Amino acid sequence: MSERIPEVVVRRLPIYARALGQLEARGVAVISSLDLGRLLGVTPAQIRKDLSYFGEFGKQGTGYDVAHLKREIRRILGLDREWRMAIVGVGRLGRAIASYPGFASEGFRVVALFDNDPAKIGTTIGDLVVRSMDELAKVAADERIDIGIVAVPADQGQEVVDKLVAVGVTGLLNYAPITISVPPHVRVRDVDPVVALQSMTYYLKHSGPDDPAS
Amino acid sequence: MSERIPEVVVRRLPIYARALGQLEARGVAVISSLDLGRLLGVTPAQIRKDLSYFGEFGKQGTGYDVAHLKREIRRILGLDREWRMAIVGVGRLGRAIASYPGFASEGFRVVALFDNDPAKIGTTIGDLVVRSMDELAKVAADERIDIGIVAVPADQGQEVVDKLVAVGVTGLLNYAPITISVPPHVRVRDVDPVVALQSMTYYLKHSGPDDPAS
DNA sequence: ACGCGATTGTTAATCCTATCACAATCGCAC
DNA sequence: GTGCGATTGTGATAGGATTAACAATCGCGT
Ligand SMILES: NC(=O)c1ccc[n+]([C@@H]2O[C@H](COP(=O)([O-])OP(=O)(O)OC[C@H]3O[C@@H](n4cnc5c(N)ncnc54)[C@H](O)[C@@H]3O)[C@@H](O)[C@H]2O)c1
Ligand SMILES: NC(=O)c1ccc[n+]([C@@H]2O[C@H](COP(=O)([O-])OP(=O)(O)OC[C@H]3O[C@@H](n4cnc5c(N)ncnc54)[C@H](O)[C@@H]3O)[C@@H](O)[C@H]2O)c1
Repeated sequence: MSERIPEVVVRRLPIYARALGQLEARGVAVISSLDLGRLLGVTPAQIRKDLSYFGEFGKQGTGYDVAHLKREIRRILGLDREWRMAIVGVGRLGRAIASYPGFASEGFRVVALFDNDPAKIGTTIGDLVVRSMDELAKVAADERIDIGIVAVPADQGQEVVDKLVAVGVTGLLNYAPITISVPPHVRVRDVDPVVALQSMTYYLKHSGPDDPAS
Repeated sequence: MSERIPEVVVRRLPIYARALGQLEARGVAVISSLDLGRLLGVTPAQIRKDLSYFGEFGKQGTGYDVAHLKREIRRILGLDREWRMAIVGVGRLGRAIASYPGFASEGFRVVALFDNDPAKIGTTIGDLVVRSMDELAKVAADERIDIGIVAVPADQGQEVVDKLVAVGVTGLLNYAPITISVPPHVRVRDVDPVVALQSMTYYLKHSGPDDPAS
């Protein structure tokens, strides 16, 4: 342990944690890397190697304690605390996100909403008031904001990103269909179903309409 | 060219195409791998190598014709035609997707909606009628369905996936927070903002509240 | 208390991906 | 028309990531 951790490994941990949670809910107490691998479509060696970067969590001859491993992975990822998020852009998408229960239930709390449309500023969504972009610095100082969610049109995305970074936000979840540019200490995750589809079609196209091979 | 194409390369092509589209809209006619790389945060060598798998698209000393390269990449990806999609699960998310203009404008057309809730079956969303799951096979035979969108609760996800695969759908866009299992000829893309956030927190946690380094 | 089947943690080998570096060649200036 | 700065396409190289393989060791049954 305590080497440098490859980013691919970190990206797989939430998948492991999620599967362990579902196993836990089904009453499974212990699981081997072989079975977990089958469930997730990865090799057991990969699971063991990934976990070995962080410590020893299993028992030889037995496997992993589901509840314990899940808790450990969540701790490693920093999911044993609350993360505070602000949404910028309260249009159709922004509003949907603001009231999506899937974030809060995983410890991601939306604590502020911003927009630059005077018609929207001052309105409430759930129990939050939509604020002006002018208030961004002030609100960021009062409420701690860990993560900014970008939900504005593409041509406004970079500008909004710059403003969020300027007030100290170091994590961004970007829904706009653009590649945003940030200083090296800021982390970005993109959510773009269209881009996902656009790489899938390459393979759909190359296996003909009725070609089960490959 | 005509080697086996690494999947990572295919996944980058839509990003290139998207950036080229935005450059085109801004009136840029020609761009070098150096400048495109700067824009996207990748090395120019990577862009050139990626493209070299598919042919020669640039001019030495000059760079790439923006409009031409975009068209070529889109052709490679199979984006020079329409793709037909069916949404399964017309709840909050499914309804939002059904009326999201970002799919249609990129050639991804939603052609059918399915749900298993009698209260929803028969209602209309936009110009589509919500159909019963019993009609899935029939509709798939009539309308061609290239891609299935999974927008049902997690515990129903695998079941819905199996039904879609059974009627011949070979591409899936999965919004449910589960790892789905499919035969090898079926392609899957997951859209899960929570999983994205959960790997980001690892890095947010490890660079302290006021640590600009790394 | 001992042996055995199971399964981990880890080292070594393989495979894959990204970068480097440069010959080939383009357009333009003069 | 020649020379020069710019930029591509690619073979070689370095750097990562995945898989294979096995010694270490656990729990259980007797
Ligand atoms: N990734 C996805 O799954 C997904 C899905 C839908 C939409 N989108 C994208 O999300 C973005 C928003 O989509 P939408 O349908 O909600 O659009 P929308 O037009 O309904 O909403 C955009 C909102 O942003 C606000 N806004 C505009 N410029 C702003 C600025 N500079 N500062 C603050 N607020 C600003 C507008 O007032 C508006 O309320 C778009 O980029 C769209 O492409 C992504
Ligand atoms: N990835 C994302 O960005 C994102 C965002 C929001 C929700 N989600 C996920 O999408 C899914 C749907 O979320 P939602 O908020 O729309 O839930 P919802 O309960 O509002 O809608 C689910 C719909 O699926 C239908 N359904 C249930 N079982 C079905 C079955 N077996 N066959 C056909 N239809 C069935 C229900 O009748 C309902 O209409 C959930 O898994 C949720 O976690 C993902």
